[in-house]
Amino acid sequence: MGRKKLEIKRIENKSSRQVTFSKRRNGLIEKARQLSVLCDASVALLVVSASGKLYSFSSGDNLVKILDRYGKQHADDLKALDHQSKALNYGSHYELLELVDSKLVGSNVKNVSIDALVQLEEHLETALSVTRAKKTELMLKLVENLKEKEKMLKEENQVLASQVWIRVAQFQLQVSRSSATFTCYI
Amino acid sequence: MGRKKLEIKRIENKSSRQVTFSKRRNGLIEKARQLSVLCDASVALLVVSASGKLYSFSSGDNLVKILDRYGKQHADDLKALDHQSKALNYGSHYELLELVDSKLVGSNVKNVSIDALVQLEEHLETALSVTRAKKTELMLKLVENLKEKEKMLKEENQVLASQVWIRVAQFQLQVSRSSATFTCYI
DNA sequence: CAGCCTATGTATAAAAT
DNA sequence: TATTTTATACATAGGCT
Repeated sequence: MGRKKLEIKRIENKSSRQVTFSKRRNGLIEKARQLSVLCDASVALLVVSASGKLYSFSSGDNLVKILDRYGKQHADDLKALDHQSKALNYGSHYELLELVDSKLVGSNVKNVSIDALVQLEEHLETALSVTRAKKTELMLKLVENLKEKEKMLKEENQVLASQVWIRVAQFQLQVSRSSATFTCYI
Repeated sequence: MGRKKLEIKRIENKSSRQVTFSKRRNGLIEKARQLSVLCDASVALLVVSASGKLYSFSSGDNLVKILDRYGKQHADDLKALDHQSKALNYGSHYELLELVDSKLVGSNVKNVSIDALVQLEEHLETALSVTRAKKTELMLKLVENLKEKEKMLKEENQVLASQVWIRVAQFQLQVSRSSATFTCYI
């Protein structure tokens, strides 16, 4: 399905292997999605690259409902935190500049009398200390935010880890309940 | 990819839905196999039809191994990061105090000549700016650290979510004890 | 239903960006 | 490295057995 027929065996050239991986992985995930939609089926797909990166798809129904609901709640919380962090990061720049400007309005550096310079110095010092205080406050807020996010992610990790074992128990229960009519085609 | 373009939404006609399911399912499994071979990747795929029939593919048990290794590596990295963060947090306090002290050694505030005061002012300004720079540097490092930790925790979450599926796949493999593709009536 | 046929829509290999 | 482009190989929808 390309300019040339490709034999199905490990691609030796590293860069074309990477390009092919990226394309086929996307294609596979899209196909999995289509199958689940077209045929009303549950599909779960996991791909781990040779370098250890993980990609996955899962049609979220029955089997993963609980996990999904939990995950969405957390995703929302985390998204809100993300938003706050970004506002702190990018907002602070303009906020600080505005503060300095507002303090400098009305001062004229061309006025060279000593009194005027003393006054300007005081203005600038005020602006500087306000700016520093604001900078410190914002950075501390950002750090608090990040620490909270970290805590939530750790909690989520713990819950997910326990879910792994709950799944196994559920699946085994499902199998044992229907063991009377259990058939396995190999 | 057929005589007519097909919209990606549930196929209402039951029999064509069944035919499409069968064809696309096989196609998907073949694509999964090709990806794993061509790009040296680990792939796990699970498909459950609406009627409960189960189909799966897995590129092999090395999948679990890779994920385990991946998980351990990350646990170590996270621990190292934790350590760094703590050092930055609690270490910075003493580091800053030491900096200020070293700059002040030799100055005497009781000496009231103007020249001496000018000199002292310069000393203090130097100490202050160095201190500020160090403070900012350390805070930025802390923020970077926390952000990196956040990224790693997110990745870890992804891996754990996928483990849910891995466990199910493993159990199925145990049941089938045979070829990678099989059918199982529950 | 499973499989074959074939016209047609898609995926993607190679190359360029 | 990911994305876009183009030419080609592949997958598959509808039909038929």
